[in-house]
Amino acid sequence: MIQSKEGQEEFLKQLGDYIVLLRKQQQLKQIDLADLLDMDVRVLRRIEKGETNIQILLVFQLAKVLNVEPESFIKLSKD
Amino acid sequence: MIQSKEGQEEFLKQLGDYIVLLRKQQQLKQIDLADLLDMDVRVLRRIEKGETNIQILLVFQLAKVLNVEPESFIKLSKD
DNA sequence: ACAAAAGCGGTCAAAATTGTCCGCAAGTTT
DNA sequence: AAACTTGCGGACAATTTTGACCGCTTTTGT
Repeated sequence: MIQSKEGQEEFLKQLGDYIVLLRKQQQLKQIDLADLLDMDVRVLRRIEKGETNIQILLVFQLAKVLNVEPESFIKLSKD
Repeated sequence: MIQSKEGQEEFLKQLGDYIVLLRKQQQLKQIDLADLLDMDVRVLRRIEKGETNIQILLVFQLAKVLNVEPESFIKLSKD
């Protein structure tokens, strides 16, 4: 096994929480951010809840729209 | 649009090339790396070719097995 | 030249993410 | 209380990734 499944699920949760934080800092509603990403709001909700193992290109899109470096998402895996 | 589709495809190619480089540095065959990742070798080949938009947890697995920081994969998006 | 090893890719099925419908719950405003 | 806003999630289809079969090319070694 590469890594515990729990640790992986935990990362997705932290990623979701971080996205929520950034979104609120920019005073965006879920629907606003979803529109910026040209994505359905239902998908964004699942990501914010840490329910989906998102694809890497989507990480870049999120970072760009939320005005953070993509690395900042990755660094979440270290606490 | 968030980013050009070409730029995104280009990143996946660079990511694949980087994985090939790291794999060869460690003198691993495709099948060896695939086994370490508990993944079918066909999937690894598609990744090395930049043909798939891999999921983020897989990025962590690759980084761990190849002994690099996950950020090093992300930084590829900046040349 | 021959054999073995390594890489390659078509094809199909399984599993996951993403896209889109719908209505419901909680909180705010008037 | 009623209307409105925001967030939530079930359900299903569409798309993509992942998993596993197969044989074919290229490279390496003898």
